[in-house]
Amino acid sequence: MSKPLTDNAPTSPRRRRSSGRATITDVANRANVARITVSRALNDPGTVSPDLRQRIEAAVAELGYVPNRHAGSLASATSSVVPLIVPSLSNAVFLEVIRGAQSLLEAEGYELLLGNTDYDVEREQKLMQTLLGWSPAGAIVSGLRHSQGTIEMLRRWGGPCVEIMEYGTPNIDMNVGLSHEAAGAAMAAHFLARGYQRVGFVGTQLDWDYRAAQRLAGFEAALDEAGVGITFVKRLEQASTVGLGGRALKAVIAEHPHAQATFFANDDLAVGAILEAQRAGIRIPDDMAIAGFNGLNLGNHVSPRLTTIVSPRFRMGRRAADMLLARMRGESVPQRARNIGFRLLAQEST
Amino acid sequence: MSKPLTDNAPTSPRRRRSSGRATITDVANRANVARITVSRALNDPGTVSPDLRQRIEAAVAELGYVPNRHAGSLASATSSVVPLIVPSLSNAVFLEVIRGAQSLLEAEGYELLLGNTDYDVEREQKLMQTLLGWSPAGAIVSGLRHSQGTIEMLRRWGGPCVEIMEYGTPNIDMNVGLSHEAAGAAMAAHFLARGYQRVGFVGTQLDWDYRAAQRLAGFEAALDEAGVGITFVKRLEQASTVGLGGRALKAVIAEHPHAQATFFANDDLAVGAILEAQRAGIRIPDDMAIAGFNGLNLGNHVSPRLTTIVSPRFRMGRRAADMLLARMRGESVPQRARNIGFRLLAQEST
DNA sequence: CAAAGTGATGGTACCGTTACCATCGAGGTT
DNA sequence: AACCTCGATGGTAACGGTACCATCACTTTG
Repeated sequence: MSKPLTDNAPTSPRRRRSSGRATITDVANRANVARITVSRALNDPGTVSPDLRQRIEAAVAELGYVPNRHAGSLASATSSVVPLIVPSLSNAVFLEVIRGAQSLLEAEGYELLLGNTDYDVEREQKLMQTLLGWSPAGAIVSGLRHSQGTIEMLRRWGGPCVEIMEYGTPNIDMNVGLSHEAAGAAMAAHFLARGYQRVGFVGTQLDWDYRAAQRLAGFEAALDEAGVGITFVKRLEQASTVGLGGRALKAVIAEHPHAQATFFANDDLAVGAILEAQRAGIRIPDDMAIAGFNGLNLGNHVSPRLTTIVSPRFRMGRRAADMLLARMRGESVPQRARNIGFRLLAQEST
Repeated sequence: MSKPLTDNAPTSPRRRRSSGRATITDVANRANVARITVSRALNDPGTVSPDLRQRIEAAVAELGYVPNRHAGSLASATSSVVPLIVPSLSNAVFLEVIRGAQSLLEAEGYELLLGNTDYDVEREQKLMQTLLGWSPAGAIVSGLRHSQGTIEMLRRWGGPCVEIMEYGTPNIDMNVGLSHEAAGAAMAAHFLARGYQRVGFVGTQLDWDYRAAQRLAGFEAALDEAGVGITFVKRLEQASTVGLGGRALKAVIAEHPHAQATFFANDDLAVGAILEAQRAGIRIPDDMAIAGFNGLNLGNHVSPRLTTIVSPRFRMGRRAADMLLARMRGESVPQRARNIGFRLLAQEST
């Protein structure tokens, strides 16, 4: 009464539940070497003699062998995936960050796992927890504000991690970004240099998009310091679009007839304002000066061309990937926080 | 003293190379159940009694247990990653496709693995081969044109796969997209209905961006069929930008002074043309009618508003994810190819 | 009342790869 | 010549889960 193997098919020890794909063992048998040698030939070709390497490569090609990354990652306790977590995919800004990170990571053989939090820190924590289950090689997260749980989780994890978008002391490991307060202050200085004294700010969803709020804070603080003060702040709750920027401009002009200049939280709004001004016969910058933030290409093609702050989004993504790669290679990263800066592009709209 | 479980004493003769994280065994010991019961409690809670489930959940929380996805995927020969391969990340169009797919996949517990081919079929094949190493749950690829190797590889793989962006017979499994030839023909019909007889096309990088070339083909064929013929085709080799669209408009007007209407390959170019016309005093649509393709929001905020063809990008990404999910759940997908259509938005620029 | 479900739980053998060590021969060193 | 180093190759045991039974207490059924 042990196992009913007695009168069954003599050669049916057990079912198989393999994936059906060729495995490293198949390659090893075909090339007549040990499995471990195949592994080495693929991961560290220099340590295998040319003769064997060639036989192995031939076997790989003949069998169409593709290594099972799960098995490899399980055995080595690391993988080649790198999560990149952004707060929004509605915004073209993050696309360039993604592209920057992807351009470098893909070239180095890493895979980008894309996560979206929709500006929700709880969701971020959940997402990150799931993604840590992939034993990632590193991680890129947006912003410096996370739930305490997220921060602790990432610290316990201990892998290379870059917080991007805003410059500051990293909560976890490394940081690359720009100071949004400094950007706001720079725009204030620019307005004052142009002679505008009655100036204001228009932003959307400032509760979630706290980096826009930081620009406002820096802007307002610089104006206060100059003894000028901010004339108005318009907070909108819809998502930033070109259309909304136009409507906001009309509202601002109606509500603050003496205002001279408006700093919009981003270029989408600012471009919308310029386009609306054209239609409505509002003269820019005479009736109202307009500035934005991001440095989207589009701003250079409206009339007048948009004054804006150019954020190096692509470079930021690429730099983040670069810092991760350095850390993964075991190099030390002396500068744990990098201020990637910004550039105020003064054009005809102010 | 039965088993030296978490005995990390340095005197231990056996080496350990664990990741250091809590494992399912740790949870099982803590909750005093078998490992497999923990696995069930997490993956199929209904089959575990409330009592045990609660103990297990408590143990999970106390230990901060996160399942190792590699181990799970290796054992079950499937994973929850879904590669999405796009030809370009420079283009905001693909962002919305990504967002559409991501919105559904993430909600269902799948992870999006982003790949970029830069319109290179060889690179696509290599990328796909790597990604298949992750035993993906499904795959989304762009376009219907792939290398033969890619097609065979994906067929051999046999998992659910959707080819997106253009409508047609799937090479591999499923398809969702729109007919770019029909879109081109629709624009031709629109031009003719507006009374334009001398019309042309401006496109960039048509060798790679073959879907734009398809729009041209459909446009040209419809004009031929109407006995009108195409007046000019301008092929540019730079990437499409707003600035380039403006320059192209000036060139077209100089080279074809009697032309009445231009179909630009995409909205970036067309918007650039409209903005340039404003600056240069070119009257639209009187001096030149202008149309684009994509239906970017921006086109509604330039003056005159852009006539364009709206492609349902977000819906396309989401639909692709939906088809994958149906297939993964084992449901049959009766309609293997779906024409998601487009909408010609006739505004004041034509 | 025995036989046959049924539902909850456990035991064991994998999944496919790599880490760690052992082995073995060639060439260099003392 | 004996010893040592080193480079190439191989053997074995994990890595951390899940699939596939087996088991066992209870019900349901004929």
